[in-house]
Amino acid sequence: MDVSTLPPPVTHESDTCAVVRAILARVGDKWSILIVRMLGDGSMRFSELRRSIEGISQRMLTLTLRNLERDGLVERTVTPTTPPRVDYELTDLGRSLQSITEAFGRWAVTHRDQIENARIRFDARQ
Amino acid sequence: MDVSTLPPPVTHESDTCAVVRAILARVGDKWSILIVRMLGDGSMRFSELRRSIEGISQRMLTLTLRNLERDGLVERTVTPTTPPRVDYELTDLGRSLQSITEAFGRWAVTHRDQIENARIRFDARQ
DNA sequence: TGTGCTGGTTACGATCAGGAACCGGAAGAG
DNA sequence: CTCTTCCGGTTCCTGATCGTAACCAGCACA
Repeated sequence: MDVSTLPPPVTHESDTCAVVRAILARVGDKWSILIVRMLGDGSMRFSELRRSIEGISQRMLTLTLRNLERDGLVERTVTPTTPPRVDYELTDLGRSLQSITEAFGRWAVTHRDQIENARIRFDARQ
Repeated sequence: MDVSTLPPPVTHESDTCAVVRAILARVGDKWSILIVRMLGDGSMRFSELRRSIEGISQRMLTLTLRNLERDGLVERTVTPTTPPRVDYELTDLGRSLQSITEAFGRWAVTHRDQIENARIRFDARQ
């Protein structure tokens, strides 16, 4: 996710479809929503995030945080101590997304069994 | 040094984390949310969907619909006429996701300018 | 002297999303 | 009887994205 190779800016057509697509391209990747959810409880250090998001690699955490920062959803604060300390927290814009990620998390937990069962049934039918 | 001294505590957070990741892997792709939003207004034919979701290829529409069907979010109905007619509509499970996709759509439309501006500012800073 | 923690970056390979083009059947158009 | 169109879907191939592993600099601690 090199910043210089990111997709082109959103056009100014008022097509909801296109807007949703553009935002999804930013926030619909593998880790963004998870990070936003994590930061919902308050600011966190880099390594704290790394430990609490199971399975994320250092590289992907860096890249995803950089993108979220670029999009104004997350703020990065460096404290030049030794060892250095870098904190990330949601901006107002990031917090405005929280209710959605919360809702999504609740939906996921509530319906995961139904999805799992549907998948098993579908695969059995083939 | 003994490395095994820090067992990753299986908290409620990390559980939710795994579930969210699993559901995101299904529904967080480029087109699923858009299709669910489209079908929110009622059942639609394949080609109807293709025309109304700007930019989707036939292949991705087929694949995404197949996955949504597999996960029990969408129901597929074939009417063997000539030309064949295939209708797709949301299941109850699919409809339960609607409020979230609606909210996401609204959020995307409302905040896209803020994201766009943040991105421009960030890029200018580099 | 060397090992660990901090927050990264770089190199590289595998995987998989996604677009272009194609398919086969039927019904018009001419 | 060809030529095109519409239908839903599939095959092929490229290039973006993700992940692993290694490396970096600065400082503390032993």
